[in-house]
Amino acid sequence: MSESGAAVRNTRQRSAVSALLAEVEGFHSAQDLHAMLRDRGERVGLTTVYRTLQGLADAGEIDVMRPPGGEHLYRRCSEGHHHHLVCRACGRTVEVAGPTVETWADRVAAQHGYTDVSHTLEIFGTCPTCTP
Amino acid sequence: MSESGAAVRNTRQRSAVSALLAEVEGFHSAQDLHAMLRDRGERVGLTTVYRTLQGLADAGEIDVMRPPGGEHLYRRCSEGHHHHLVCRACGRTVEVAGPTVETWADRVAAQHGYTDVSHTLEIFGTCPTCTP
DNA sequence: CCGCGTAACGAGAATGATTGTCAAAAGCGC
DNA sequence: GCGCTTTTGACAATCATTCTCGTTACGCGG
Ligand SMILES: [Zn+2]
Ligand SMILES: [Zn+2]
Ligand SMILES: [Zn+2]
Ligand SMILES: [Zn+2]
Repeated sequence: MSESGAAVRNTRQRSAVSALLAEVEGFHSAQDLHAMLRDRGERVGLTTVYRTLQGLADAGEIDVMRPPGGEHLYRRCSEGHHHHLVCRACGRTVEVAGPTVETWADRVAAQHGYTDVSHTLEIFGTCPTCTP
Repeated sequence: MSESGAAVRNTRQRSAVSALLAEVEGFHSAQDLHAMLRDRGERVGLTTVYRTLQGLADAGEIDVMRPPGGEHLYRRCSEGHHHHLVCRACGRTVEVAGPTVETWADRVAAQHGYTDVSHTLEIFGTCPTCTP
């Protein structure tokens, strides 16, 4: 158990997904990314795309967003805790940090006796480019 | 076109769902509520439960939450904009208002030139009762 | 109190993203 | 190269939600 040999193997498919995530801008769905890989000529199964994205998300290397009424969206983000300001039209995303919000959330939860606190926060709007 | 006769009809099923929502505590899924109605002896189709909940949500009479990796949850809430502090274990919910958060979100969005701003914020934790 | 037109219902089928299956393919340490 | 594992991927399965469409029944005259 614990560590030992090669826990994670280096495969062509994993590299392809990682490389793609490094190049694309904004959030994209698994199916979306799968289609992009196909267009690039990379042959990667849809199941593998899902698995890889899950792995990266679990490892904290990418962020997952669940927009109202849509599929899961994935994006390579900077490290550390942050939130997203997302354009409804084009998906352009700005990472924002809100230390005040974090402490506020924790304090509110504590006041009501809640422990093991986490939170989700997303801001949606129309970016300058998409404003008519 | 426009308005005229009875746009919304008063049915036994709609009343049953509304009444149930008035009595239960916390957030519940459509399937959950459907089962409760069945146990009560009320005969209401699952499709109708979904439709009624959607209608109530659109009318702003109930709140919808989409917890990570689960079904939609519905709850009769108080009026006005607020957020939720939810217990992961039992679903106990506290409504919280965060004026600071609202203004912060709007300000951040404005700083980046985003307009027509909205946001989603939920706090999750383990309530005192569910803490071992 | 009766009939109609229409909104609402509901059983079952359809959808569609995500997950499970499992035999075949391919890393990696030796 | 060898062999042991991990990983892959075509396909089936899951499952909440939505769609279909014939049936029911609300509500407003008459
Ligand atoms: Zn991010
Ligand atoms: Zn609420
Ligand atoms: Zn609890
Ligand atoms: Zn708010």
